[in-house]
Parts: sequence; structure tokens; C-alpha cells
Amino acid sequence: MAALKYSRQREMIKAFLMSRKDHPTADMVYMNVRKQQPNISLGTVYRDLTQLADLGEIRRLRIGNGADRFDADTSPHYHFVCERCKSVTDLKMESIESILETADANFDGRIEGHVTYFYGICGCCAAERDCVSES
Amino acid sequence: MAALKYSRQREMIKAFLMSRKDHPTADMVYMNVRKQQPNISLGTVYRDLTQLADLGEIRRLRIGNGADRFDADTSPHYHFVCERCKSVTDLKMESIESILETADANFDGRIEGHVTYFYGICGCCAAERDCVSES
DNA sequence: TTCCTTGCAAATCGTTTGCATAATG
DNA sequence: CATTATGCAAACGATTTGCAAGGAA
Repeated sequence: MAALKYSRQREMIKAFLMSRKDHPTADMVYMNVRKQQPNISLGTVYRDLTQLADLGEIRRLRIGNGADRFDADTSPHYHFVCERCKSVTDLKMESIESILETADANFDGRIEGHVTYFYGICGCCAAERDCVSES
Repeated sequence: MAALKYSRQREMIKAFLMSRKDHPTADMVYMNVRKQQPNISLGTVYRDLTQLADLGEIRRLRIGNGADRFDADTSPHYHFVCERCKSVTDLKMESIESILETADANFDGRIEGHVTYFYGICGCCAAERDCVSES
């Protein structure tokens, strides 16, 4: 519930996320939004990101270790995590939603979804280039 | 490398994990092993679990939020996480390793594996029974 | 005026680490 | 004796939360 009110910082956070194709962590969002809004606090960034994710306006990617990442693209798609440079990129591939049925086959309960991500070495790292993630 | 030496606590941790079909957190392991070995420390439990996982003798399950869980069954299989009681159970289903090829199709880099887990409401919770996880 | 949102700092949770000591090979 | 493992406590990284003040409806 809770009657959402307008908030400049929430809008800036959403706008920033939409402008990026990588998948920033809360801290990256903080560092960047702070350029426009110097007094914003990290706590607010976390609060707003969580709120936006709950509203379904962004997606929160919980990739194993390290910090969560956020994605303004909420359409169903998969991610790849590079084990070397830690970058997270979108994966162009057909949906594998069918695995839900496979899983549901003889399961006593209700399966509502699945979390899947792939890992390995990204093209950049494989080419031995320097691909440390940007700001 | 590092030449592994015998350790009573490591053996107890492994033995405890093998005796369970649920997937205990480090803290659950600590609480239980402590019954036999009262002076064991949580730090040691974490160290040993990490070591065993690195050796491939157990699997570390990084399921989104909350604490990691550990599984003595290292054979490839999938897990289900109940969103209500937080229990983690094995899923009897055929392998979906084929999705690796699907993902690799037109990806510029090397995909080495994937992490997948399913979530929803377990049979116990669906039946409105009290299924809070045991010790 | 109501109550959602913020900034700030302190608190929390899960996990790791430094260090001196104990146990193994 | 060389080295790995342990207990303990302090340190850590990521995230959440309490609170008083600020801003939107």
C-alpha cells in the first residue's frame, strides 16, 4: 500500500538506471547520481532502489557474491557474469521458461519462477584486453 | 596447493553435512557440530566449509538473499527455495544443461556454467501447515 | 496537516581475517 | 621442525533501520 509521493531522488535514480546498459550496483548509482544531487545519501539510494524493485519498475539482480546489481530493463532476459572483470551483461537468447514445466513435473508445491545466470569469461577478458568496469 | 592436514573439526563438519538432506547454513552447521565439539568456533566452520567447497567435496549454494547454504551432494541437481518458510529442497528433474548451448549460441566469450534455482511455495506451506525449518 | 521521503549515523547480518597457540605430518 | 588448522575477536562489505527534519499532496 502506502501512497507513493513524488521524489526527485527516486526519479533521478530511475533515470540514471535507464541510461545504462551495464548493471550498476547501489554504490555505482550513488556515485553517479551524486554528481547531480551532491547531498543524496547512500541510504536513500538503497531505499529507492528497493522501492522501485518492489514496484516492478526495475529488477534487482542477486548474483551470488558481491553487491546486488540493478537493471531498468524488466523484460525477461538472462545475464552473464564475467568471473574475471565481474561485468554483468545481457545475454541474447531465447527464453528457457520451459524449464519451469520441467521442474514442476513431479514437484509437490508451487513453482513460481526461477533465477538463472551464466558465468564464464567475457569476450573482452578472453582477448586479454583491459576491461575493468567503468565508473 | 597447500598440503591438507587432517582436522577433526573438518571431518565433523563434512560428516554432519552428509547426514542431512536439507541444506544447512554455516550457522546451522556451527550450532550442530558444537554439540559434539563445544569449543569449535564459527570462524573455523566458515573456513572449513569454504575449504571443502573449494576441494569440491561439498557445494555452496548462493541463493539470493540470506545466508549461503551447503550441500554434501555434489552431483548435478537443482534446488527449490520456498519463499515462505525459506526451506531449500532438492528438485527431481532432468538436467537442463542444454541451456548452456542455447546461451552460448551467439555470445562473444566463454560460458563455463550457470546457476539456477527455482522458487515458489513448497508443498508443506501450500498445505498451510507449520513448516518452519528445524534446528 | 498528514504522512511519505530524506540525510545521517548507528546497527545488523553474513562472512572473512589477523594473530598467537595447538595439532598434524 | 615445518606447516596447516584452530579459537577468538576484531574487521569487513553490503544493506537496513531509527530518528528528527524536509517536502509533497
